[in-house]
Amino acid sequence: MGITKVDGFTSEVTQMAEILKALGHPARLAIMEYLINSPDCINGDLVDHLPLAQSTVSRHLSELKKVGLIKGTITGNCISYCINDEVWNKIKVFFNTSSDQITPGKSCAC
Amino acid sequence: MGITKVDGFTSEVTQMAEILKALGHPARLAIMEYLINSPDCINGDLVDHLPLAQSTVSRHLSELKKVGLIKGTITGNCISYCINDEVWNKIKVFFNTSSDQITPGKSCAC
DNA sequence: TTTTAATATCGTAATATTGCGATATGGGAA
DNA sequence: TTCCCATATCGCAATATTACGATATTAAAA
Repeated sequence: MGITKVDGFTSEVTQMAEILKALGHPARLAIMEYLINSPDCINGDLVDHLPLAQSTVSRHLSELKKVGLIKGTITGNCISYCINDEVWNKIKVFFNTSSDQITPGKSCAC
Repeated sequence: MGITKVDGFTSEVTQMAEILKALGHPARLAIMEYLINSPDCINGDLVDHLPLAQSTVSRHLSELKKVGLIKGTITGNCISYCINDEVWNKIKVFFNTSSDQITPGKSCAC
């Protein structure tokens, strides 16, 4: 079908899945890494750094923006994108607290 | 096209993106949470806990197994699935080290 | 105003994903 | 062996994703 069932899952799970899905693409993950490592937020050269056409990069950017992973402001005819720390931390917390729940020794020896 | 470009990205990014993509689905994320919280690894009742048909759950499980997020052993005619701590920690490390690189104050005020 | 540069959106074709029923598989029980 | 039971796989239909070129948008520059 291609349609993802959503009802029956908690909204927390659904929301986190959406965020992780957005990150689950080489280009988008590379964009995030680039934004993290770039000294400033100007990202006009993102297209040069990715093996993709400008329109494709723009589409990936809007997908990241849609789930709140990045924020952008228009300054002149350039766009400054930057990481949304709030959402990024949310992911961090999600994995850290989940990991804590893996009681050592309870994992089976498969 | 539907085909994801891979060449031009580091294998690290590509691999991590595959893992995150696997997690980027409500059912699969719910499966992971269930496996983390379940006292033991027997998961025959996973189907009862998810609003999906048995065949669909099985498909999601194999997808998680494909990227190494879970491991499974056959004991009799039951299957025990459990989290692969190694891969799970890899994700944890990825986000924690990435976050460290976000120098406070450098994030722009968008 | 016209041009230019940067980014966004549209239209499309190709491929991937999702979900389910039906069926296969494989081991234990009768 | 034959019958269950749990899980995996297949086949299909519907939808989603991806990538790109072409085009639109928007604001600064000339």
